[in-house]
This record gives sequence, structure tokens and C-alpha cells, in this order.
Amino acid sequence: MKEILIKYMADYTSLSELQQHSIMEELVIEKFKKGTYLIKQQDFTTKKCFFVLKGCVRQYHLDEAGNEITSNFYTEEQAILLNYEDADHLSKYALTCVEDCVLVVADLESEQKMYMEYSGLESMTHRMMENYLCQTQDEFTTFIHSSPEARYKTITQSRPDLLKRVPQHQLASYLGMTPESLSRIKKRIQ
Amino acid sequence: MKEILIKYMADYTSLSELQQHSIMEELVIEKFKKGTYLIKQQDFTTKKCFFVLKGCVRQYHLDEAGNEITSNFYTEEQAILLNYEDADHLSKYALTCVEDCVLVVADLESEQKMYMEYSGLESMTHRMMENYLCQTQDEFTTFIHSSPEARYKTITQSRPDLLKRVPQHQLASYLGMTPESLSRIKKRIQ
DNA sequence: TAACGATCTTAACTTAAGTCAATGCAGCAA
DNA sequence: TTGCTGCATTGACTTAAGTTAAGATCGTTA
Repeated sequence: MKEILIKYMADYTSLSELQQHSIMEELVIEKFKKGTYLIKQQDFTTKKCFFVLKGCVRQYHLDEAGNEITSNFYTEEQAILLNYEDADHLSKYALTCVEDCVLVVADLESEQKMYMEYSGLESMTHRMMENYLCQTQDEFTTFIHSSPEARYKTITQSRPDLLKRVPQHQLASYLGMTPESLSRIKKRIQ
Repeated sequence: MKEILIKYMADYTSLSELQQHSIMEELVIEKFKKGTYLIKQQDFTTKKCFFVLKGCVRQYHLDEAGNEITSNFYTEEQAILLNYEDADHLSKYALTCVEDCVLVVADLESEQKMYMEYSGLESMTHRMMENYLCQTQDEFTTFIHSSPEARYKTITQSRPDLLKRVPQHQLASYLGMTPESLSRIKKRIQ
């Protein structure tokens, strides 16, 4: 399991192998059963983040009408940053395990502590964050300029595994369309 | 002009006033005429970033069919991170000044140098980046789950200034719709 | 096994947005 | 002033996606 992290870090880090291993030892790795909530909408929360080693986590919230709006699926090697911008510290989103999961779990204190301990670590996560941001902006652009059908084709290419792992109606929501539309699109394309 | 930056930094920083001012002195601030390109699509580029003190910068690219796809407008107090993920270091996007602009200009070296010089600065930009990422993800979610009309209404609320500052057809592209649709939507809402 | 609920599909209908084309309008240059 | 150019509006038409509602399928549990 840990080799996933090692591999991931290797792309970014200027840290020594020794440091990398020692960091790994300090990380909190937890297992969660399918259906578990990592956090619920409106939960009080301090800063938290996760890194998916195994499994699939869904991020969603309920809109005014009470519909579930799925905003993201996180799978292997993806980082989850929890939005907690509001002054009240109540989470806008819920995070729930679509499958059994193995996650690295971190909070603000543990993160700060590690940054103190390993100089160079913060600049590494900083760079990871920048890349993640740019990638998110790219996806934003492609999505916003695509029809629902084009968005489905894109996801088919970029994350084919999701189609198998996730219920259609949740995927439809993630793609910004109704389950009926997604069903029709699939039929249209064969 | 600089008070904008001071104000902005104040929200994030743990740096002393003295340090803040000294950082400000080191920053490169440049003026650009309306129509100037900060970077063109396919330009070779190393890491660059900007911070808008005054003016409006448009980010766009040409799609396969040769249409201009506008992906962002950056205005006062917004940071521009250039996407340069590709190994070839060719910029996916163009950045052009919609108005006369005053920008903080930074590149990878100057950034690294400052981080060395002022400990605590990197963790500040790191936090800014996290917030920016979460905000982008939020926008992504609202946009993807909105109709073109709803997106227009949202922008009307969140960035009313844009409607005045930017040509309609570019705004339409940014909102992921045709200029004709935007025109009709405006008429519909009055 | 049967029955229930949840999910997915299908169908009929409505509507908003895309497409294509024409017109209107403003700014600019000759 | 005239005419050019680019942008915005309008109209007619097409189409894909939303809406509503009815079945079909699947899995779970009693």
C-alpha cells in the first residue's frame, strides 16, 4: 500500500529516501467500511485532509430542494481537501465511502508538526497543490464548454474506472445532468 | 496601489509589518497597456505568476476548430497561476490585458529566493493556494449544476463589474454558452 | 421464495440552447 | 461623409436535455 505514496511523493519531492520513509511512518493510515461518512454536511470541522490509497470517496451536498448534488469522486492517488472556508466552520459538503477505503488522514496540527519536522515537506505539498489547482482549472474549462454528452465521453476517456465503480445517478449528478439523460446518452453512443 | 497587497496579505500572514513592507519592496510591479499579451498560446514558458493590482486579464485558448475559448477573467486582487504542466513547457493558454493593467509579476526563481529570505512566506502562499483551490472547486460545482441562464444570474451577483468591463461574446464563452444565448437570456431577464 | 426498495431504462412531451442567417449598430479609417 | 469591420440583436428552425411518469431490473432482506 505504502508504495503508492512513495511513488507519488517521488514525483514531487526533493526529500531523501530516508526522510520519505520516516515521514511515511508518521502518517496516520485508516481503513473505512463502504458507506462510512468521513464527514457530514453541517458538521463542525477544523481543517482536514485525506489521501486515497485505496477505494472511492464521494463528495456531495444537499441543495435547497433537498437533492443530492455530487461534486466529486476521489479515487486512488487523489488528495481530498475539505472546504471549510466559512467562519462558522460548518462543512458545506459530506464525504462518504463508495467502497471500502484505505486513507491517509491528516489534520491541521499534524500537518503543521510535520512541516516543522521536515523542512522541504511544505514546499512539496505546496507544489502538489499548485498542480492540483491548475488541473482543476483545466477540467473546469473543458467541462463548462462541453455538452453533457461530450462530458460523458471525456470521463469515459479520463476515468473509465469510475463508470464501473459508481452508481449511474451519482455519476450523472457529477456530470451535471439528469440520470435519464445519462441513460439516453449511453444508449446513443452504444 | 500597494495598500491592496498589504490588505490582502493581512488576511493570511503571520509576518510582521516590517517584513510585509520589506517583501513589498522586493516585488516587481509592472504596467501593461490594454491589448498586451502577457503570454501567448504555445509560448515556451517557465513558471510564472501574476497578481492583479489594477485592470482585467483574460485567459483563453484556441480549440481545434479555431474558436477562442475564454477560460477566465482575472481582476483586482486575483492571482494568476500559469498552467505549464506539460513537459514541453508550452503554454496551453494565452493571457491578454482587457484593460490597462498593473500587475505583480513573479517567476520561479524570484519566488524561491523570497521563500528563502522570509520564512513563513511560503506557508502563507500555501494557505492562499489552498483557499483558492477550494473556491475554484466550489465554483466548478455550482457552474456544472447550473443552466446557462442560472450561470449568468450567478455572475451577475458575484462579479457584476465583469458585465461592464468585458465584451459580451467573451463573457458568453466564459459562461459556456453562445453569444446569441447570452443576448436572449439578458432580454428574458430584462 | 417473495416482496420491497432502489436504480436504471423507456416513452411522451416541453423547453431552452445551439445553429444559421439576416439585420442593426457603433467605432474607426479613408 | 461614406463605407468598412466587428459586435450585438433578432428570427426561424433544429435538437438535445429536462420533466413527468410508467415500467424493467437488480439486490437485499424478511
